[in-house]
Amino acid sequence: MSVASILFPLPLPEPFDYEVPEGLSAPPGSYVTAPLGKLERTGVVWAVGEAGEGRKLKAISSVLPARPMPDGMRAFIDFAAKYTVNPPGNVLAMALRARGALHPSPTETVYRLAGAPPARMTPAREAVLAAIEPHEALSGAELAERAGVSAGVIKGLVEAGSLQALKRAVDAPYPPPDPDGKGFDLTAEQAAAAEALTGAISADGFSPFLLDGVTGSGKTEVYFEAIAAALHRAPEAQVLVLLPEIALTQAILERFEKRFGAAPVPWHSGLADKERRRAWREVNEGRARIVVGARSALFLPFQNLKLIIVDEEHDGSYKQEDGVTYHARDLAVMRAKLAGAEVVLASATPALESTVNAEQGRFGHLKLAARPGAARLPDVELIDLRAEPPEKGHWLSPRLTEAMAETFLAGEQSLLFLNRRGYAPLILCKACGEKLKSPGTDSWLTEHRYTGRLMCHLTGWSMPKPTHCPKCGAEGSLTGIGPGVERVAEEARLLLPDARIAIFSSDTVQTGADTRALIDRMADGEVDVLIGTQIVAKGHNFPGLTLVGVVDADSGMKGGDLRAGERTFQLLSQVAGRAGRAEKPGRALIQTYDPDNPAMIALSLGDRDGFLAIERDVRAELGMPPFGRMAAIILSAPSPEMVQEAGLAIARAAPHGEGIEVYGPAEPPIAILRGRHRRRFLVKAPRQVDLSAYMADWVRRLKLPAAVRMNVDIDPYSFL
DNA sequence: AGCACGCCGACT
DNA sequence: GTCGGCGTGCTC
Repeated sequence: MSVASILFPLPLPEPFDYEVPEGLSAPPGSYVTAPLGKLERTGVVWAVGEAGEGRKLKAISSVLPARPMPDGMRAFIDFAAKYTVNPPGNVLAMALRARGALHPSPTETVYRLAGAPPARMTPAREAVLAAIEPHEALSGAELAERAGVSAGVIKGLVEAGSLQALKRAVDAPYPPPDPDGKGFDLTAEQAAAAEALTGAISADGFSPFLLDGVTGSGKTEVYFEAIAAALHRAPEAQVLVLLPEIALTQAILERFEKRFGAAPVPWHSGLADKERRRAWREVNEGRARIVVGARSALFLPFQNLKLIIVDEEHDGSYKQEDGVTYHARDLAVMRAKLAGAEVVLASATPALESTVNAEQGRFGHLKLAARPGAARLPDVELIDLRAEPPEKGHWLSPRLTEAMAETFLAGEQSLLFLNRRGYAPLILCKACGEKLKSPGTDSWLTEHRYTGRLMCHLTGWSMPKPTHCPKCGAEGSLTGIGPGVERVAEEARLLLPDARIAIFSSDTVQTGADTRALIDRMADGEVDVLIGTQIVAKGHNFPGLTLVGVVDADSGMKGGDLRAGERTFQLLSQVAGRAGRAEKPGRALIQTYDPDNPAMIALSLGDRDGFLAIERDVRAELGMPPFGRMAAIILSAPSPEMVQEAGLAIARAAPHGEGIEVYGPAEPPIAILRGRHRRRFLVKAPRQVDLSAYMADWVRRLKLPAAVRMNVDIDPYSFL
């Protein structure tokens, strides 16, 4: 008897065995349906073998008409499951997030001209034949509407032989890209980098690259050449370009279209079901050639993947935090390796992990200096807020306000950066000292004057601002503490009453169209002072912007996060980089209470490599990533008693491991979230330890009540 | 994940 | 005396 092990997209610990009935062909990778408990479920054949007659097995019901999942993809799912300490079925579920994509596209009937005019012509028939172009194919409904006739007329014309009826897939294939489209003029340095990539791609080996170049050095043009080379490898060769979530804008899709003559296939969480199904199916059938997507695109079923680009590889949004916790940059390297593809990580401010990989020879290191004519990096000055404090109740120091006034008088633009939405991040009752919190969540409410509401940024909960303190009942005693972008805007308005001031945050621009409109206004010089959250850090080009002010450079440094310094450096370099153009260098003023911090010093000196060297030495000294490994356990339960008890049980079950340190259970900064009480563990291990295996061994020993939820996070980036 | 089984509270 | 709450266990 032939037996197939089937993996279902469910949290089961392993694949289940089924009989393959005579006459059914189900090689590994086949998508099948099979009875599981009471239901028919879709799964994937993970392995095939033979079994004796002794075992009673249910039989596979059907094999679905889709191309089987390639070996490399199955190996990747197994790897990702082991690495992230999840059941393989949970990872498979991420690869099958497109309802209906396993069935062929439904078809529709379309009509086109067949040549001969009908023997008997009528005005209605004439209208139909005039409404359709010679090589056009239209649905019956559309043709009838264009001609202003009923469907019967079209039917008559088909019978008369003047129209031909054809079946066409509703989800059409995407127009194919042309790798030989018009390229860019590359500088010698860019050409050398492109050649290194194209050479590696033709050599068919696995040799990852870090493409390390400042903004404006032409990273995109260089990796476009790599994409072209990869497409040339085979008629079905496929390329995946990963972008941080927020960067999936129309602008980047247009650049691809210009170079390759066809828009790439987009993939992100916001796709409508129909587009999602179409994209998944076309990727699976090997017809989608270039996919541009957010991190989840890593789990698309490429048949013939030749190249993965991870653009802005340092970006924190590559880390998926809920469900299966993974880092798309790290998994991309493994995905490429298992698919026999090449991988390129690109950034102007690479992650320490990636620069260390390059230094130690695991990644090829391609460096690009700024192109002639590109914006020069701005002059960066630190403002020591201890020595030059703002006036009481204000947030902008005298040196920054003077610079803003000068800039405005010169007819140039300023950008103030503050990574805090709303008016004030904390509401305090002056009468009783009560700090207003979100219900069931351990997080302060933020005041939003624009909407007149108090909001929880963690859960999205909000309420109108109350007139009385909910605790003591005092009237008019609730006061906003600390600055948000709205309050800084208020201060800027007082300072420059004639200036046109705009706020750029996720509250003021909700749609892509809003964002574009504001960016266009800024780029056209219709805004004098733009005040923004980190949404402004992303590659927008504002030619008239010559001054960047960072209101609170220390805000990202709190909380003992091991990457706080690195993240602050990356974010503030990006923000500062918005200032300046070829003719007129910009300047950036950074307000800080901690000007001796290595990140601040490096920013003021423009010394990225110096910063990375210090950061590297500190982490090496402490055995922190990438020189050691870390993992976290986050658990939550409906009551404090239950989470406490579960925490102690987990601590007791911790296996012994050489050199492994376990800290916890500890109360995290966000101790209650959406009514659930939380605890954390942190695990530190030497680099050579297989920490995933250790965590899996630990989890296997546990038996917790169903109400306790537990999540393992390998290489955590968030410590909340 | 979905579904069944099972053991304790408020209803015809 | 039953209907139904969700806590626990199982699915080849």
